[in-house]
Amino acid sequence: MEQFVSDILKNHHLRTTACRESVLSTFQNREAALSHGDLEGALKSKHFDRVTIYRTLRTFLEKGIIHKVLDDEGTRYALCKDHCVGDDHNHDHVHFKCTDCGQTNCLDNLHIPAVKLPSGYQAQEFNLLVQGLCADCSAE
Amino acid sequence: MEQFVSDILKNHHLRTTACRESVLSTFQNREAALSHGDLEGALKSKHFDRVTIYRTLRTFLEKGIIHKVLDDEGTRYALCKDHCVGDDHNHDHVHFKCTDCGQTNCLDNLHIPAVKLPSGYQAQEFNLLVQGLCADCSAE
DNA sequence: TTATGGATTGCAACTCTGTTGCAAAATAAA
DNA sequence: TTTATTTTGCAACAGAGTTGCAATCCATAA
Repeated sequence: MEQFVSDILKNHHLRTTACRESVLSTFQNREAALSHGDLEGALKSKHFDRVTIYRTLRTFLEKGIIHKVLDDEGTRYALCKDHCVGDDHNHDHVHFKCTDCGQTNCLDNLHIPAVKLPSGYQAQEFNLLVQGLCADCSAE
Repeated sequence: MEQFVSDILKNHHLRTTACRESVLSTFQNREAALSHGDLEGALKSKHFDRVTIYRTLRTFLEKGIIHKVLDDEGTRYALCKDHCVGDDHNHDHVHFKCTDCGQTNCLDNLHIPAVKLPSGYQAQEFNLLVQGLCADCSAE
């Protein structure tokens, strides 16, 4: 697992550092989208500087390792899938946010159906946020 | 026009005040989604307090007069349409953000096609953000 | 028309999120 | 092991958004 994390960093021509490894494996170990605050909390025993975590997120974003998850409150990030690496980005994100437990997850298997835009509009990227109850919370 | 603005406030059981009238007519006069900063700039000659504008936005949000617009940078708001008033909310928003001029607009006539969620998931609200070039910017 | 009670505003102070500059430390490659 | 380059931590800052409270304003009823 750790090996895998450092491989991802090498593949993106990034130096392996303690903070980058920790942030990356936190994303791997949790399935939900994470905010800066989530990471700060999860890694507080490691005593990384706030700024270092912010810069790590920016670097991962630039390299296409993570992507922003659109949300109506705060900024969150999630791992990009393999088919999304490098310049061949997948600009088609569907996320589900549970209004009960607050978790936001990528729904990777879903595809956004085509939307016919007014004439003259050129679409580059689609982001769909579905809010409601997740399987766990609706079961109660 | 001013009459219309005060009617909207009355219909939502809100007192008509200078700030609320100004904020509401600013939304009416511009078609694009507005941030708190946009409003502060547009109304700076009126010298409303920052906090008052924040509270006005929150009140309008609670009453269903405006809604949040999904965005990857900052928070913006737009007027709800008539069919969206009160409890009978329209939870189906499509917005287009131009990556060139930065404007975000509601595409009210568009409808989000059905997305089949994993079993157990219950959807309550759909927000689609399409990014690309608007008609004006793609014409150049 | 005026008095009055509840809603709204302005101010000050604060928290939270995110950024920038720079010197010190750490990484990768020779 | 040395060295060039990148990354980190610190301090300081900027912007977004919130809270408490006294003063003011609005709508209603007299």
